[in-house]
Formats: sequence, C-alpha cells, structure tokens
Amino acid sequence: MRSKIFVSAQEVAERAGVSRSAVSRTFTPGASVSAETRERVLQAAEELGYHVNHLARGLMRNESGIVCLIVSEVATPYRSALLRELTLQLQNAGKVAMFINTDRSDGSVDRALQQAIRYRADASVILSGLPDKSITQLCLRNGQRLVLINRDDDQPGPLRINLDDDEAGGRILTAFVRAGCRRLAFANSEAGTPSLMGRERGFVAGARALGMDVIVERHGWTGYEAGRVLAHRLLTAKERPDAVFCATDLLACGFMDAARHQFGISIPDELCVAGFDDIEQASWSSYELTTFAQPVAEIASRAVEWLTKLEREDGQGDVQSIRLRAELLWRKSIRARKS
Amino acid sequence: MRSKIFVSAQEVAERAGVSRSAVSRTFTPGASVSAETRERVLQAAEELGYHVNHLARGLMRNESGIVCLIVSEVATPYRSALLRELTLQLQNAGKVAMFINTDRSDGSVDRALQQAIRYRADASVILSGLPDKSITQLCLRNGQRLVLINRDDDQPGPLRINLDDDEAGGRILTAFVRAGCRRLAFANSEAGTPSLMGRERGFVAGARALGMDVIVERHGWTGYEAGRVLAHRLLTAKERPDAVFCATDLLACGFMDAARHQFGISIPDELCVAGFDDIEQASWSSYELTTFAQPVAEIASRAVEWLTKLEREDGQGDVQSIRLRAELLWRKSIRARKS
DNA sequence: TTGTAAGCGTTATCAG
DNA sequence: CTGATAACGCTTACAA
Repeated sequence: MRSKIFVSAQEVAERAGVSRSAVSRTFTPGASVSAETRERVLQAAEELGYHVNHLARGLMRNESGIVCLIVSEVATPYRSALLRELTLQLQNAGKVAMFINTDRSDGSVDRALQQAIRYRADASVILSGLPDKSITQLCLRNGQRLVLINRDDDQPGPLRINLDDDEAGGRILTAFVRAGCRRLAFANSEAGTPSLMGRERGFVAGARALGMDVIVERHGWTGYEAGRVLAHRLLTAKERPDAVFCATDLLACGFMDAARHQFGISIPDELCVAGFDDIEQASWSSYELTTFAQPVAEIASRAVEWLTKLEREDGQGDVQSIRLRAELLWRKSIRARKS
Repeated sequence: MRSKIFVSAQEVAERAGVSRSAVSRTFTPGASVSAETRERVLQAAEELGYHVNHLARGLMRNESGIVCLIVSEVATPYRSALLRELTLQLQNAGKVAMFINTDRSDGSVDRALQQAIRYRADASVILSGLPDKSITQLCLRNGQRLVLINRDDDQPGPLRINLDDDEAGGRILTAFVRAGCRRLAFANSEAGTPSLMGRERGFVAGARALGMDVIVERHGWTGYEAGRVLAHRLLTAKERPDAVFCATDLLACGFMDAARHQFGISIPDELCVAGFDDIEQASWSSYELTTFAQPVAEIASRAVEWLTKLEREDGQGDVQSIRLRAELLWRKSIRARKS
C-alpha cells in the first residue's frame, strides 16, 4: 500500500473555510456555488495540489467515465489509425480510454472484458475480431454500452458500425472491367471476419453477374507476408490473373512487392491491383495503390457520439446499426483503359 | 446516473450465508479463508455475476492498478509497436493500461497527466515527446512512478530508458565508409527530440574524427513526407551525397522512394541509405532497409518490471536509467564494398 | 478462520 | 447558496 499522498476534498474545505460539499460542487460542472466560495476553493485546491478522485466519484455516481477499447493487432496501420481517432475523440468528449490488447492471450477477449467490468467501464468498443455471443451478453448484463466496429453480431443492444463491403466489391469490379481486365482474382486471408468475407462475396457475386469467374485464394492472417504468399499462388497459376482485389491494403502491399520484384510484372500495365483500408503506405510512391478508404474519423465520431448521448432510459428505439460508405481512392495501381 | 445494475459483495455474502469480509477475502490473493467458505462464496458470486469493483478497491488500497500510457503519434509504426508490447506486458503483470493521446491537444501532456492523476494511476509511461520538467514534478508530487522512454530528463525519480543513439551514429558511419562512401549526409526532422539529435550528433562526430564532413538537413516532423522533402534538398545539391543516414525509418522510406522514383537513383549502387527503428516496412522488399532495431520488447519489459517491483520505501538507490543497445540489421540499402 | 465496525473520498439529499 | 448526513462498495484492524 502506498502511503497517503493525495490531498482530499476535506483538506481543501478546511483550508478554504468551507464545507466539503462546497468543494465538491466547485468541481461539479453545473452545480450552484457562489463566485466567491468558488474562488476560495479553487485557490485552496491549487495551493494544496488537489485533484478530484475519479475513483471515488465513479463509485458514487455509478459512472466511471471510462471507455474500454478492446483491440487486437494494434500495431497494424489501419488499427492504429482507428485507435488514434477513437482516443482523441473520446478525450474530447471527456471520457478516458482504457486499453485492452487481445493479441497473445488465450482467454483473450473474455478476460479482457472482465477487467473492463471490474473498473466499471461505462462502455466498451470492440475493434474487429470474430464475433462472439457471450461477449455481447457479458457487456449488456453489466450495463455497459457496446460498440462493435466491423464485427458482425446480430444481437440487439450494441451499436454496430460497418462498411458497405459487399457493395465495394462490386464497385471495384467495374473498375477492373473498364480497364479491360478479364482474368479476375481475389486475395483474402483466412481470418474470415465478416468484413473480409463481405468484400469477397461482393466481388465474386458481381463477377458472376457479368458472367466472369473469379479465382479466390485465401492464406494466413491479414498481413504483408500473407500478401506475398498469395502472389506466389496466384501468379504461378496457368491462367495468370490480370486483376487482383486484395481484401486489405497490407495484403496488397505484399502482393505488389512480390509481383514486381519476384515476377517482374508491371503494375498496372500487366496487372491491376486494388486494396481496402487506405493505410498510409497505400499512398507511398512505391505503391500508389487504388483502394477504398475506411472513414476512420467518421467511424470514431459515430461511436463516440452514440456512447455519450445522454443516458436515455433504454437504448430502445435507437439506431443500432450504422453502415458507412468506403470511398474509392484512385491512384495508380489500376490502369485507365484497356491495354 | 446509471441505475443500479452491479451486484455487490454484500449480496454475494447474503447468498453464500457469510459475512462480506469473507467475500472480500475470497477475492484477495493471499488472504486466509477456509476452502469451504471460499467455495461457497465463489459459487454465489458466479450465480449472481459478481465482479469486484476496482474503483472501490483502489479507493481503499490507495493503489488503483492503473498505468497511464501517454503517447503521441500513435498511428506511427514504431510507436504502435511499442504500444502493443507495453499493453501486453502490462496486462500480464495484472495492471491495466489507461491511454492518453497527446496528439492534437494544446495543454497536451499536462492535461493528460491531470487525467491520470484523477484516476489515481499508480504510474505513467511517457513515450517520447519533448522533455518538460513540470511533468516530472507533477507526477512525483502525486506519488506516481514515471517511466520516460526515449526522452531526456535529468531529474531524479523517473526511470529513463534510452538507446545508445550517439554510438549508433558512429557504427553506421563505419559501415558507410567501408562501402566506399565519401559524401555523407544526415537527414533529420525538426522535432529535435533527444534521441533524434543523439543520432545526428554521433554520426557527425564520428565523421569529423575521420576528417569527413556531413551535410545535415532537417525538415518537418518525422514522417514519410518529410523524407521526400529531405531527398529533394539533398539530392539536388551540387555535391550529391552517396550515403545518407536517416534519423528514422519513416524518413528513410520517403527518402528512398523519392530517390528512386523521382531521381532515378539506384540504391545501394549509387547511394547508400540507413535508417533507425526497424519498423515493419523496413523489411518490405521495396525497401530492404539496413537499420537499427529498437528493442521494443525489452524496452517494454524493463519498464513493466520497474513499475511492478514491489513498492519499496523510496526509489532511492534504484536504477534510474537504462541504456539499451540498438542492433544494426543488415539488409540491402548499403552495399558491401566500395563500388 | 470468521464477523463486526471503521473508514477510503466522493456525491446526492435535504434542511436551513 | 450552503452545510450536515447518508450512501457507494470495498478492505482491513480488531476482537471473537
């Protein structure tokens, strides 16, 4: 146990010659204190180095101000960008972010959520990963609000934010066709998350509708290395594709690198490539990848807005699902016209 | 205020037919409870869905279990890698990470620290940024432990973890010389953080000692774009350098891309490049950058270890400064022999 | 080992 | 507007 070191409202009250309630009110936005007492309290607090104890406040108010961010693969460009936006906006909304990393753990998300609950987090935001019914229930049972980003869970209660993944698959398809591509491929990971599969589904369906076929290849987790492996598989096939939609920018980067440096293929002349996410590297001049941009800022703001909307009785009647559009960013990995 | 929804130790006690202290003890590692009561309590807790309230526990114990991570530029590869490691190890140590993003704020670090203090965080870890005396003092005055990573602050109290930046500058210099490079340059940002400046200093000093000169150029913040700008400046000079040490991998990536794609320069044949950090992209086949690896895992483990070392009376007599070695990773951006 | 009771630092309620 | 007083959920002497 640490020795006593913090000053309490009591002490401030004594020094200011007021009651501790006066001190409390001074630090509670929208409470009624006279300007004079307020001033006295503020000064005493300053001198003593007083800081409201949010642990105690949370205990009383039954509202901790903590929002729990449950995330895996933090070090990934897309994930960290989303995280950045989320923390920033949460802070601006006066909340504080508690961070839970589910990477190398076994009980992983479950154990993580336990922590969140123990600290009485007001809400949790889950950034991707596979859906799991039990989590949703654990959250809701404990009165937490829950936001699911790019996850799919049809239980009522949480807010679900998703992109128009299927539709994007269709859009990129027409871009490929317009570029005169004939042999289509889709490069995916084996992660099998709803958003990844949605992109695949949309792409394949769109092709079918046009009477075209798509070679689908899946490998490993959604990273650069997997992209390279996928390139090897796809580019050594008898019918080498002339257009590849990668489920993710990271995959696309690996794919492009392998295609160019190991197969000597010229992009976009011989092969068109598209990705998804618009990570920073997609704009680097080694890639100039045509890709769909995740609206991270909007995802974050929607999440935070929903989270902080004054606690209404029930979430009944609320929006429970938001579908955002991923904008297609034209760069140079798809040629303009049939070659 | 949220309606009551959590079950308390009281309720568990009633259901289990014991006193609330028995419940408390059951959940306190190393307290004396008979196996039987323990079992009864555990079962009742399970049935009721009880979770210890860490807010209340922290209040009593005067120890919250919270460690505050204060970080800027989270979405940067190096930073997010460090963050990943830190959160993981903190979790394993039974701590929980509170996240504070100092990116777009004004009061920035200061305001951030206030938050940490209000939640009675046991400790704070500051990942880079410029040093600031007041912060250290604010932390220490409030009984927080403080870890400074790649920051420089000579005040006693906090643990400082740094790399051998200067020395690395010297090491890369000999690599350049061995490759037959004669016109040296250092590409830096204007951020002016101690680690960045250390690398510059070491490199320049080493060159001087060998009677060589270094063109130093600084621009913007430490990112890809800045690297491109630096390339333009350095590569249009009359005496075009044939070796460039970039203060950061991100800088190096921008630099290499501009050098190759805009100046048509061949690396490493005409120009040798080195970086620092070993971000993931450094190993991508578009770069294959020879660089110094930040020992992120070790940085994290040292930090966590120090943080969790059972609270000794004072930190007096402790290690207060750790200097880690950055390993040079040979890839392909420096040629082996004089060309 | 167990229960009783005191307290941790707040805020909400209710008189004044 | 202000000050007592009672919670909040937990831990920890202390006594049994």
